[in-house]
This record gives sequence, C-alpha cells and structure tokens, in this order.
Amino acid sequence: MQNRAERADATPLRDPERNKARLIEAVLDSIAEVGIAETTVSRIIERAGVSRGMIHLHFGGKDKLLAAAAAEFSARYYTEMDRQIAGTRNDPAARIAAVVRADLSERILNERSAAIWHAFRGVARTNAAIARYSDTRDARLRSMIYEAFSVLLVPETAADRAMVDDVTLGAMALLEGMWTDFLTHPTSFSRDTSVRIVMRFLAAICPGKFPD
Amino acid sequence: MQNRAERADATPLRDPERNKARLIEAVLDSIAEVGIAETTVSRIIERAGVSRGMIHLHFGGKDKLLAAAAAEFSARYYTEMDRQIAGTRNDPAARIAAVVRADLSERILNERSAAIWHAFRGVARTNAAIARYSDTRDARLRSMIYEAFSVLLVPETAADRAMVDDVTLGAMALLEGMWTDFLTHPTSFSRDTSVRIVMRFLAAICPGKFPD
DNA sequence: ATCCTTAATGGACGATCGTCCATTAAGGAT
DNA sequence: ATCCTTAATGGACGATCGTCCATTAAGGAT
Repeated sequence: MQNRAERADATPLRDPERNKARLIEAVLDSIAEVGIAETTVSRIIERAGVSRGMIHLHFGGKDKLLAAAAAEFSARYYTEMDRQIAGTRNDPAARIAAVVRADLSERILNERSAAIWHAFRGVARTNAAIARYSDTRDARLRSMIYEAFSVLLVPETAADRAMVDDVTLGAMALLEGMWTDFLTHPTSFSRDTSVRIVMRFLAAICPGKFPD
Repeated sequence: MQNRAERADATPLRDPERNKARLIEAVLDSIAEVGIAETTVSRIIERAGVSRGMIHLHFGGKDKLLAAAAAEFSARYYTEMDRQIAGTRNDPAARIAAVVRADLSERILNERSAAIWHAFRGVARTNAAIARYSDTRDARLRSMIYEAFSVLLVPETAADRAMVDDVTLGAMALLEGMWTDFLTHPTSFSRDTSVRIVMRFLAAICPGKFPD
C-alpha cells in the first residue's frame, strides 16, 4: 500500500461513508449472484474489500447491514422512477404509461434487481426490517398509480371509486407479474412486449382513456 | 412408550413412509412460519417428532429434503387445480374462469401457501432443485391457460396467435400479482375482489368471449 | 510537535450448523 | 425360536457462522 504522499489522487485512507457504501453494494451484488443464504459476513467483506470488524463498526451487525441494503435498494427504485416520470404530472394517461415503462425499464428491472427483489420478498415475511423497505417501494408505486387513475377516471359515485381501486390493484398485479416473468424466464422475456401487454390491458379496461 | 400389544390401534412403531411425510410437512410448516433461513435440521426434526438421523436416512441430506418438500408443494398445487377445473374441458371460457377461481381459492391460495411459494421463489434462482419444482407448477398453470385461450380465440393469423401468447402472459401476470397482494396485504386482501378483477381484465381484452 | 478522537484491523470466541456412523431394535422370513 | 434386513436413534464431529474487542494508526485539533 502506498502512503498518502505517494498517491497521485487524494483518496483518503479512512473514509467511513465510502466503506459503508461498499458494504451495501457488496450485499446487493452477493444477494443477486449467490442468494441471501450464501451472503455471509465472510463473503460480504471479501467482496467489499474491507476488514471483518467493519460491519459491526458501521452497522452494528449483519442484520442491520441487510436492512440498510434493502433501504438503499428501495430508495434507488423510486429515485429512478421519479426521474423517468418527471414532466407527466398534468397528463394522467401519460403518467400511467410512464410509470409502466419506467417499472419495466432496463434501469429499474434487470436481472440483478429482479433477483434482489424476489430474494427480499421471500424473507420479508420473517424479517421485519426488510419487510419495511419492501413495503415502502411497493406503496410508492401503488400510490403513483392510484393518484393517476383518480385524475384520469374522475370518480364521482361509489362505483367509480371502486373502479379506481380495482384498476390500481390490477395494474400493480400486472407489473408484479411481469417482474416475476423476467425473473423466471430471463431469456424469453421481452421488455417491449411486457409494456405493450400491460398497456393493452389497461386500455381495454378504461375504454377511450388511453389514446394510441 | 407402550409396546405394540398394549396399543389399541395398529400403528406400527416403524413406518418410513409416514416419517418421510412428517418430515416434508414439518419443512413446509417451518418455512411458512419462520422462513427458510430458520428452517434448520434441529427445528425440522423437532416439529416432525423424529430423530436427528432420519433426514439423512430417508432423504440423503437436508437439501434433498427441501427439494422433496418443493416437489410435494408443487404436486399438491396441480392436484387441487385439476380437481377444481374438472368438467370444464369443452368450454374454454368456463375453464379459464375455473382456473382463475381455483388459483385464488382458499385451498390453493392461503397464508401458508403464499408464504411458502414466495420463500421458494426467493431462493429458486440459486437452488436448482427448488427451481425445478417451482417451474413445474408455473408451467402447468401457463399451459392450462394457453390451451384454453387457444380454443377460445380460434387463432388463424400470426396476429391471432400473438394475441393468445399475450393474453396468456397477461393472465399469468395478473394471477401472480394477486398472490403477491395476498402475501403483502393479507388482511385487506379479498378473494372475491381478486377473482372479479382478473376476470374483468380478461373479459375487457377478449370482448364478447366471457359472457357474464 | 503532541494529543486525542475514532476509523480500521483481524483474530479469538461461543454458538450454531448439517453430516454421518456406531448402536439398538423392530418385525418379517425361515 | 432364530436369523436377517433395515428402520430408527442420538451423539460426536469438523466446519462454518456472526459477534466483539484489544490493538493499531489515521488525521484533525491544539
């Protein structure tokens, strides 16, 4: 290892934030590649290139590091979602289409993210910390869709409001199912086909609301 | 322990098939209640009420027992599915409706099965044996839906055949999404609402094919 | 130049984990 | 009644696991 004076850049030898980020990234990579069961402390620190004591030092333990990784994964989801749907606030049909395209876009849905998401889902029921961030991502997507349909369908009667609930649930289910299809059939999956099918279902159930 | 002559019933002291079944049931119960990570050899044998060596004796190891449990879970799914859709062979619309109702029926979708299913999904990517039986259940459902739509929509052109593919994928996605909704919102989930929404989406995309 | 806070290290530790085998005994075959 | 196959037992075992702390040293404060 070079000493500080010899290093050309100004990378400090000590950088807790960088090390925390490396640990979180190592956890997400490890879950995507070998699964949660094989994501042990020894594998994590090896990937992150840090020493054994650092998980306890910065996160207080392995479980809290996993929770932090779930939080980061969830935060990245809606940061990217917000970025992709920016500018559609005044057009609910365009916003719904943008949410669907974003949820199935390469930056949000890819082999890594689908693997991580389903791994977290699988343990969320018995891991309260992971469940919290899993739910957060979920609720975020749901409220976006719900708000947009509330504007698009201008519900007045109780039946109208039930329609907004129903179509929101249906849209969520379709997107969720497409993620699962991606996970289970990564080679035959087509991003464009998935977007098209979801939009066809939504257009069919809301006649005249989604002009081509 | 009573000796054989004293026991009123004829329950044998040795019964390998009964013990295998107990182990598989203990694994499924444990996964549903505490998750795969906590489903250790010690917990499994405690639930099953058998001795430590029996997993190795009857299954060759813990991993093979988990695979056998996944196989059993998958087999029960389509046994029950077949039972519920019996008698709809000549009416594709009725068959699709029956498949949807069955997939969301209490006997197939309940808190235990949803928890087990998502737990298996979460590890399938990194556990080839579990992936195999996960895929089997999946392919079974898909082919039932595909066959029914092939009859219902009488595809002649390439576009017609693409429609069958699309609506099959959409139906699978909707059902998959409803299972996830059940898992993540068990209290607010409504079986009837879910069936109704899936059927409304399918009816909307296949006009006139699903008479009420 | 010296002090002080705290980031970082890495190994020791007890607590599991799943495997496997020597031993016992059930229960059918003879 | 005796033999023989094999189901069943339960503890020993080595191999991890995650935690934690004594120690080192980076680097800002004085």
